[in-house]
Amino acid sequence: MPTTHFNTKDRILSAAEELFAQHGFSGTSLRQVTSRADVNIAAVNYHFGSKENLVNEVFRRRMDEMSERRIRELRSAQEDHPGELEPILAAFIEPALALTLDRHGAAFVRVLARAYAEKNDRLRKFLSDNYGQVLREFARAIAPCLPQLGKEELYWRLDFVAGALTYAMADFGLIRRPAGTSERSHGDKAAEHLIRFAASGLRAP
Amino acid sequence: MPTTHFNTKDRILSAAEELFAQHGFSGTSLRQVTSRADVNIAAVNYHFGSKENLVNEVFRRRMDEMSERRIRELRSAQEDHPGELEPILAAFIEPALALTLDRHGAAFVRVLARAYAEKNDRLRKFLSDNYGQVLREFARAIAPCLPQLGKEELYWRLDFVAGALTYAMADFGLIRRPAGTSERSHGDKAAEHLIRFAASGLRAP
DNA sequence: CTAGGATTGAAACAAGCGTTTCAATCCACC
DNA sequence: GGTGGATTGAAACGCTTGTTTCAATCCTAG
Repeated sequence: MPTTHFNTKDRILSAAEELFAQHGFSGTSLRQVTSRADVNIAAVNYHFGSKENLVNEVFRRRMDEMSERRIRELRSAQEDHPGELEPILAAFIEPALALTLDRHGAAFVRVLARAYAEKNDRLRKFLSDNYGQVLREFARAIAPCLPQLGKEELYWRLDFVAGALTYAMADFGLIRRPAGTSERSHGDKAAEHLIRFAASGLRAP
Repeated sequence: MPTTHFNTKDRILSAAEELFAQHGFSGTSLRQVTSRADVNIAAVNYHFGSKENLVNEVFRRRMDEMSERRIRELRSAQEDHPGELEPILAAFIEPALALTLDRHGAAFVRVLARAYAEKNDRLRKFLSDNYGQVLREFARAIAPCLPQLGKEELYWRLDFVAGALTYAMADFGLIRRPAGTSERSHGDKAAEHLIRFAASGLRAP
């Protein structure tokens, strides 16, 4: 009963994740999902109840893990390097970019970016209810590192960081990529560059 | 024949823009569009040929104007303040955020954010073909302001700026907004904050 | 004023959608 | 080894989708 990737439920989740990443939520039909998962269409409504609930579960599966990792690394950053900004940023950024390293994670990252772009209120509420707390915790941790910043200014800048991260994760960008860089080093470099960029941006006068 | 907002074609474009922003491309049906535009459904295929082409035209109408404005402001920034970074950033950022000030522009901004999240290759190709040149021009303009930066590092950081801008424009963000701020001042502040954040991030050691 | 292309309206098209139904099958447990 | 709930398969449900059709109407050019 635990998580094998070979039972019907997980196969549906993985197939949905990849297709949502490629074609969006409403752009993906349940028949595409069940066909890729090699599963009968009735299985979706049997295991998940509805398409909307399937979307939520696709999120939950990855977000829970990522949130736990972020919080864990935040705690140890605060313990090992109290008052330092970069380790906190690393705790926020690296678990996200780590996702991009495996195939399914990379798909999820695009799903996540897509979710931000959705004005779908039910989905936004689901995300805010379940994971807004994590963001607020990071805001509280970062604030003391930037005592010169007002609360409003801090929130602005954190949103910019979140935007840059989302963008980098999903590998948008119409300019970049001379190609040739490997997967692993790409993710590592992204984290490294982003932390430096974000730290400097947050410290702007 | 020029642009009144009252002919069928423009009414369709405006209605489509708003609905695409709210529900995405595949999440919006042509019947929703024609119903909001108060127009017969056949008019879409008569004036645009297909739904996909309608999507492209929604982009073209706004992007052409925004691109022109960006280039124009870039030229005068280079003339009036040669070698300075901030005016170049302003030339890139302000025309984008200016869009958010009027109702239709704000809708388009969400459409744009959504387009980035789409892995829809045909749409991405359309955008890259038509507007990639603008981004490349800004990259060329910014490079001399940051001579210590390698080409790769510069591209990384420009992508981060683009991500922050997209995110800010679309007003994502699960944290922000204590509410109470007006529309106009919100856009101005966003530009101001983003330019400072981006300049500092780009100059990171 | 009228002829003729441009535009619109109402209806229908096949195809695909999410969901439901119910019988067939699986599989653990007594 | 059979019984009963959990799971699957095949088919159909009603509905919406993008697109097409063709007659009715508009509107300009002669």
